[in-house]
Amino acid sequence: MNGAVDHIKVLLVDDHAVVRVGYRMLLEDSADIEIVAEADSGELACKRFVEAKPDVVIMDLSLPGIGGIEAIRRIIARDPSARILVFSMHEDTVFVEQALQAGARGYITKSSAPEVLVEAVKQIASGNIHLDAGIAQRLAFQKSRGKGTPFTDLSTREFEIFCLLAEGLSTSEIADRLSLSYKTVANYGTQIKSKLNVTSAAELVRLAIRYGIVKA
Amino acid sequence: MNGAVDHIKVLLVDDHAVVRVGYRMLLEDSADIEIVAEADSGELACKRFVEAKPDVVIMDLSLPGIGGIEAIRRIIARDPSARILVFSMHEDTVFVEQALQAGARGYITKSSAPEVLVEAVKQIASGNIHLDAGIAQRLAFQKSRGKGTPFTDLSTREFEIFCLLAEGLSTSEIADRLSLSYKTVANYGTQIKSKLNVTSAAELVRLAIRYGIVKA
DNA sequence: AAAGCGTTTAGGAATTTTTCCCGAACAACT
DNA sequence: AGTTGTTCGGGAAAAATTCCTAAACGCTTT
Repeated sequence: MNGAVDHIKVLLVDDHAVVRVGYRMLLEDSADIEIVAEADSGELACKRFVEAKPDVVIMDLSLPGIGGIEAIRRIIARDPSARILVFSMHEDTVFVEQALQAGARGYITKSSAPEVLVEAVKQIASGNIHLDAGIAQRLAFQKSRGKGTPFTDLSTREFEIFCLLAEGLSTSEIADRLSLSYKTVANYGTQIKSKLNVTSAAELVRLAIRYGIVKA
Repeated sequence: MNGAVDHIKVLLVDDHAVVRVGYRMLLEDSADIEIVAEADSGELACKRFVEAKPDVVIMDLSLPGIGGIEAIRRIIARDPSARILVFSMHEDTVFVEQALQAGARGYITKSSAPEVLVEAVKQIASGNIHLDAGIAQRLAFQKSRGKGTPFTDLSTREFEIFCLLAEGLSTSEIADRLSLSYKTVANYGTQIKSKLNVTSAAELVRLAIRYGIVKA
């Protein structure tokens, strides 16, 4: 159990190669940070985690295949002490909630200053929690009013499929992407609409847009 | 008026500082590319363009304030020969169309390989056009040559039904309300989607919201 | 260890919706 | 009179949705 680490091994997970290159260069400007592995999908992230045993995982949320949230979940299942920093472009608290629930130790957005990323990695490596300031505030505010989003009683998988539906993917496209049966996705769709109390795809999309889950 | 440039001066526009750092490092690995200026907003991009007179502008579309599209328009207004490469995460052809119409000379997505960015910059610098392969295909395929909003070639009835669909009414509800046959409304639905170049109800709703036809 | 619970997965069957292809009625413009 | 565009809808096939059922899994509780 190391409270302070002087050489931080990092696993970098992002589906955009260009973006990964950027982070790598930025992070390795810090002498005590070293990228020991990269992954461009959730599945690969889990594999690399086992292989490379990094001190910190930097994880994007929008990943092909199983999403970032599910990847976090799986990594935490293997090693509950895993230190995962989410580095997402989504500022919405819905994503933050899901990520933290899955076991992430930090959440910062891509609009943060570069130094913040480096700082967050160090914080997390030494066992602390690190949330983007604005996000932490909003999260606390919402919690204080006991005001949950309509999405809190969606399961991980339901939420994932909900996002894809809101983006306009067809049932069969989602089935393909997630390697699920068409039937499974169709059934999820029905279930999700029921839980969210909407009757049409249109209302579902508008809900998603209203809460910033997808952009118009 | 230089057909070939051996030292390419680049203006980098993206609102995420971290991302800019990444691109900078990646691009400057190429000896003939130099980032001479950066901007994190559309307004600043215009200013920097005038100051730095870059050979190529690399432009993200999602910018605070005036968006990327408007920034392109303003830069082109000042210098119609400006060479602007859009580097966006949106694969949606609506964005591509808008960007090209505004005067961009290239469009690649953030899921492209890093080499593609470098290659695209060089192509554009030497006066060529560079579109992401998949995007170019889709664009060519759907050359419908509409210049106003996507809704201009909807008939009165089509537009009326489009609005109701976007509000989340079902086919049969619309048929009831307009005293039409279910079949008629269903056929209109298909026709409308085809004209608007969307494949799902979700995309239709997002289009409607994007153009302020319905509220989220 | 067994029982209970939630989640994920998916098949069957009936139903609804969408799609594509077609044609009729009507107005408008040339 | 002829062409064109819009509105309206039927037929048939394809696709999606809904409701029901249930197996497999992990987790918690007793």
